[in-house]
Amino acid sequence: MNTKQTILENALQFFASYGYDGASMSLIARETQITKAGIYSYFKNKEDLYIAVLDHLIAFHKEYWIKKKQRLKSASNEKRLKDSFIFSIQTAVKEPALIAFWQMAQISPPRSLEQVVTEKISASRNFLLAYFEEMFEAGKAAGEIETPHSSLTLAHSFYCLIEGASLKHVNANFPDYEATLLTIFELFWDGLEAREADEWKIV
Amino acid sequence: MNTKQTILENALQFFASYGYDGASMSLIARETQITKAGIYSYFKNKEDLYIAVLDHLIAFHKEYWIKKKQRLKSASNEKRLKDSFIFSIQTAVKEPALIAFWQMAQISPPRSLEQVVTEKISASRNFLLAYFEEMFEAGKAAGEIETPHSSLTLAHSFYCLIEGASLKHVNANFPDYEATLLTIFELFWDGLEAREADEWKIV
Amino acid sequence: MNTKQTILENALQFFASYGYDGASMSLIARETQITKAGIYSYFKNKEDLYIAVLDHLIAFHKEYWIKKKQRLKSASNEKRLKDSFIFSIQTAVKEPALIAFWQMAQISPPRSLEQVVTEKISASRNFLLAYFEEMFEAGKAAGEIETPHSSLTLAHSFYCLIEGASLKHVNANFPDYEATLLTIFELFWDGLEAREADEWKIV
Amino acid sequence: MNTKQTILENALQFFASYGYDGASMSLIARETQITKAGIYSYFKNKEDLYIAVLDHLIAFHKEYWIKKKQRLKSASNEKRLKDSFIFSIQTAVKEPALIAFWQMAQISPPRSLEQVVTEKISASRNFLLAYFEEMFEAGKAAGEIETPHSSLTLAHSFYCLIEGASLKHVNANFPDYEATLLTIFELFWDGLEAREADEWKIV
DNA sequence: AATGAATGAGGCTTCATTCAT
DNA sequence: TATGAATGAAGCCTCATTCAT
Repeated sequence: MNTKQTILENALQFFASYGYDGASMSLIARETQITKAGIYSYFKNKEDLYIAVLDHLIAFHKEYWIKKKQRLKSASNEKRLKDSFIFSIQTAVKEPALIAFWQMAQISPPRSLEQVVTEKISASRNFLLAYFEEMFEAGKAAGEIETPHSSLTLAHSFYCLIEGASLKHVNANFPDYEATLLTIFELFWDGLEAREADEWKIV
Repeated sequence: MNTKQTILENALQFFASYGYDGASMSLIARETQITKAGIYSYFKNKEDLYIAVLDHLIAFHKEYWIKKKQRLKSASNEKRLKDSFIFSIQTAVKEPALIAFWQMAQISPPRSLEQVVTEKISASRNFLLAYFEEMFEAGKAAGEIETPHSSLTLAHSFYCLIEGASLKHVNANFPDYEATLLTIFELFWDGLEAREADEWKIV
Repeated sequence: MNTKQTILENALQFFASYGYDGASMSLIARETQITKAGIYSYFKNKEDLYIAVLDHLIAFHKEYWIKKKQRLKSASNEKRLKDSFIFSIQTAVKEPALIAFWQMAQISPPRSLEQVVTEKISASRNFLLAYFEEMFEAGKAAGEIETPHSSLTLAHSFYCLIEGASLKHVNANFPDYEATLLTIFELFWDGLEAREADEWKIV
Repeated sequence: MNTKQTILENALQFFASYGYDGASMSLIARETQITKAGIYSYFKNKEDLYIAVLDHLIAFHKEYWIKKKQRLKSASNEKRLKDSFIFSIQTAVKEPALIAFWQMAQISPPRSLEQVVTEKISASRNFLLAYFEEMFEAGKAAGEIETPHSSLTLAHSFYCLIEGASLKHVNANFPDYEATLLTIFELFWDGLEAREADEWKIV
């Protein structure tokens, strides 16, 4: 029905599966049941199409998180964090292509769009980090969380946990993944209590 | 003499940065200071080159982990796990291309090699998972770890933690990443203690 | 509009002159005043183009022979055979490339198409042989031909005669070739009378 | 043992099967169990190799016919012609590649060697034609043959018959080919008797 | 909005050939 | 005599893109 939307969806799938260069306009066109030339009625060129997909994805997520924030305004911070975690995993389950596209965009963005893509992703990540940081800060203020780590550090850790867990689902079908993923969160949460900083060095 | 090695290294870099389709033989050849045709003295075709890179990578890791296992045979399990975690992060720091290539291979393997690549990766993952599981099992036996979760589940969680943390470094240069990464491990470790299983559902 | 036709004609010429491998797509494209890529709007690939040429040729011939059969339904069998012979030679004179292509297709078909080509040619040959056999049979029934040889054997002989004579024209410009070719037919026809089978052995 | 000879034989096979352009040096080398570069120890280049094969073939045949001529000096002309026919067919049976190569060389000689090849073949053909003509002339003188056709015309016809019959064997495996081929010769020979020249026209 | 035909650039691969060994 | 590595040219094909319709 809505051709543009269909193109976007198919483009997302193929960019996710085959990478920017591996996903040819022909392929996307064929799947959309339109001609290659037809795509150019909607998008100036391949780069334009890619950016459109990316923007779509970012907008969709941003909107979601904003609504979430509103709705859970008064919930406990544990609940809010747990909720964030679960939503992310659910996305990985229901729309693995979203995660794949997102990761691909970070690891190997289209050569010619490297800068633009990196900036957009960075902005989106910062938006989410800020939301997480806020929750941790609130959690500390409310006494829910006791830890010597800064809220920013915790936000980064949490973000990383989410990405790792999402990927885990996309990459590997392992047995009993629900248990595993929830285990991750639990361990994380349970670890959120005072403890002396360690002195290990990575480099 | 070591032209082959040089080709492999450059191929790894470009496959990691641009994806399989984005990394052209010309590019790899130019970087190696050889002609495109020259590459074909060493590798039957692009797929062959890709598989060679992948095999190289897998062999290198496998060898590392086996040595590690030998050397740390008598260390505490916390130390052994911590060590595994740190080594992975160090790899991400020193050779981000390895991680990038590895992730790309999972998320979007070359279309024509999908099955082969998936199998190789799966085998490699299982090898590591077994190693981790063994450590958790030993940790429980030694009383270091108290948790209702199965060792396999813990292994999966740990593996996921490592991949997440590695990617985190590759994708984003964030401030004070050492602290963040170690925080993740700490929280994980501290959480390893008895607690009632939760009843959340993801789907 | 008739670009496809032009491609087919040029392809026939070049396949005939240079063989499948010697006839490059560039060459065919240049002659057709189109880009190499342009050919791919009409033919999937080189093999496809080759097969199209072959099919065209076969279809053209089949159609011709069928019409001929209709038109000469009531003529004497000598006339019908003479006519077949002359038509074949005329083709060799007017369109030597047809004969060249046809022979090449039999002697050294494209490596990758060996089976398909052989089958198509075989079918076409059998069609013609059946037509010839029919004429010889009719000739015998009508008392025009007296010979101990089977009609099938005669058909094969006649077919062979025609191919030999056609090639003769294509390969060598010899003096007074009309006389020579007709001599061949005459000798053949005059020989069609009773005679005891010979006992020579070839191998 | 004799590497050069082996190369020549394999080259003949592949030139015959795949044509000049289709037969790559790699292919010939591989079959000879030598390196591509190794061939260049014996032949200056591909053209040189091709010409060597052709010369070899021509010399072999010439030698054969000269010997034959000597040996059958006193036989009847029917026997001598029959013998020539049978030898040719036997060659087609035992060494189809020779015939294939020979036809290919006529129909589509290597582009760059067109002139040289054509001249060599022409010379070889003329040599044989002269031999045939001589036999027909002698046959007439001896009263074995009665026909209004010139000996040269008969020689051409006979040559054509032989090529047609040889090809027939190479191209198509048909049932009872011995009978067919001999039928051809018989019909030809039986036709060699006086008869009024016909007035058909080919063009 | 959508198409079919066409294009120039570039991708992967093979080719004939050379050269140092 | 023979090799392995290397090369420049060329071959087939696909790509992103355009344009007239």
